[in-house]
Amino acid sequence: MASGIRETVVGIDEVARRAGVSTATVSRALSGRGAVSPATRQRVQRAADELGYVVSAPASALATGRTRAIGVVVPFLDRWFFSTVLAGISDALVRRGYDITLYSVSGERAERRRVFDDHLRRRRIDGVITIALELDAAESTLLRGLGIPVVAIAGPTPLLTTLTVDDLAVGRLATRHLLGLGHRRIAHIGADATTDAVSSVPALRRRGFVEEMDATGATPAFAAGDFTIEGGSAAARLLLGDDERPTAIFAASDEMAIGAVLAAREAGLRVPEDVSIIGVDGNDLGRWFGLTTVDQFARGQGEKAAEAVLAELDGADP
Amino acid sequence: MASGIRETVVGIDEVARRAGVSTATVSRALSGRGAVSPATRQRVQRAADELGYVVSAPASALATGRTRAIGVVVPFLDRWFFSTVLAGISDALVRRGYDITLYSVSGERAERRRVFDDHLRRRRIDGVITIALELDAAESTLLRGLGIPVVAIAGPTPLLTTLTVDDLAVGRLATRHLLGLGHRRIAHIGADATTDAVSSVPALRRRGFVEEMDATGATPAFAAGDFTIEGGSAAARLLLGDDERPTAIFAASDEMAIGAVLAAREAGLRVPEDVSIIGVDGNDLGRWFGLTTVDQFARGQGEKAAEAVLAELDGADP
DNA sequence: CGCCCCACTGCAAGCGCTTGCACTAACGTG
DNA sequence: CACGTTAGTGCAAGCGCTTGCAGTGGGGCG
Repeated sequence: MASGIRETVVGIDEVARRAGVSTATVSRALSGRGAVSPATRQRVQRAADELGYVVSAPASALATGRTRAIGVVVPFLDRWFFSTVLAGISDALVRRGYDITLYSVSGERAERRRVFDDHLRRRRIDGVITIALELDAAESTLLRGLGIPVVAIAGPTPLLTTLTVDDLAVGRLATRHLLGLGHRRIAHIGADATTDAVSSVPALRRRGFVEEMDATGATPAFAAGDFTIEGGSAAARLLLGDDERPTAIFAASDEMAIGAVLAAREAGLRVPEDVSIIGVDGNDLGRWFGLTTVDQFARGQGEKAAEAVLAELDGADP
Repeated sequence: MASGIRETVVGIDEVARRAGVSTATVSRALSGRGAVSPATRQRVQRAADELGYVVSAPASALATGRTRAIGVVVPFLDRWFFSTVLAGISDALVRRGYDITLYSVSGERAERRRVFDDHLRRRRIDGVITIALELDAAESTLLRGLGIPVVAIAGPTPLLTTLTVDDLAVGRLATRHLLGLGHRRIAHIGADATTDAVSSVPALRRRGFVEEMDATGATPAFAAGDFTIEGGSAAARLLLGDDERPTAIFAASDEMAIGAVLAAREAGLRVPEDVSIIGVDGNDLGRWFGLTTVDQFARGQGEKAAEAVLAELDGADP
């Protein structure tokens, strides 16, 4: 690119003039589609560089129907899992020259609806990735109706291509680990059995726990937590205040597990001597709390999802 | 909106036909620009609703030059400050119907360059917000050459409209707090005096610390940290291993402060009895570590920045 | 040497909206 | 009652690219 500030933004015809060819040829030379002689291609490329020409995304999108942008829908931004997955997605997309458009639906119901009904339907994106989003039927239908690839990460969304770790297995794995350590009174912090959808991530982890405990005949205990440190700590306080307090806790996320560790310490209990605690995520932070965790490779999930969407944009649908 | 999946996406002319008016009128009725009789407006609105019509962003952008999207450039996604600011921005923008396009420049130099030279120049956004980005001259010039509002949050970027807390004052404030507690041997964890730009956020906080200490004649100590828990903990280990160990530590971020707390505990020191620790951010997490912090209202900064950009899109430039 | 094929290019018609300008009525005024 | 306003609409020309189709010239082949 050349000088800095420029009055008018350079357009394709300016490049064409400078290279002595038609705009059609410039378009073909720069996009790599269609035949262009090497010499011409080079001349065009040089002209474009000298002028600092960059294709206008809206114009190109309008003409081709492709925007070179992927939408990412998240319920939270400030939780470890989400920002980490997002980082993974971002990495993978930037590598391919795609932009990422972020839709945060943490807000109220009405705003969430607006995101689905308006924002996502503006033809601004070529594909969608949702992260741990619990979609109702209408939302899920709407996403499919977009006519573009949709990949869900860790979402309990039967109708969509979903990329996720096997949360049932995660639950069993964590539980078996604690059982293997000799624990028999184990508590689970996570899903609220009454409100969480049966196929949601929290519910699956809980079920894995229940199945494993049942199979062993051990004594389970439960407390609901909202996947924050705060929630984990509150739940743990409840559990540890009990006379028959559990000797181990399996929290459905590292953040809750950390909360549990903190609550245990406050109660004067040592971790893991007095109470073992295991979480799920692979959050680096856990290290500091002597936490054991079932790593779910959040960053990798993000990259995989991004690649899946891009792949679908070029063909199949795995 | 009506049924779900639809073969062809509805266009403006379909709405026009259904409402019995021209596309021009539909455009005016829906956008609110130009005069349209109430009756007509209503008819158009109904037709649009029934058909589930949503304006095509690329087409609209091409015709108007406005994209209704703001770009946000961040160096990290998975750190508290960044995701929190981002959440604030997102809130403010969604309220106004704007989309947010995310540019993460954590990657290598070449990718960073590509973001500035290509992605940001695709005419895909109406404004830019940068978060704690240290821009070199070329990048900063380029941003201004975009011809759209640019607001920097916490960036040491003299040439741009910058929104930030007064980091010098933050440094002094935190230091005074510790001095007020009676401490005289105080250490600072943060900027690396040799590598950080003098007007960067870390450097300013450090300078505030130095000035306050000098004025008091107290004994300062320093250790560089990279704003992560890990970095804070490593720095603190260094400081606390000293014979003349400081009785208080001022960390330039809560994450480093937490690291320091953890390191102190590992060393068998109690916080704050044996060593006082103060951070900067307002990270909720700090609560769990008996941390004092200088809250910088990250979320609020994000909202303010978003509003500033939108305001500039409608007029002035504060 | 004549003809067909192919590699390159350019022409021009869109892509789906927005908006300046022209036009039509209905309303007020003097 | 004639005429200037004004509110509402429609026409059609773009916005800045992409791409099907047609044209041109050089090469290869019979």
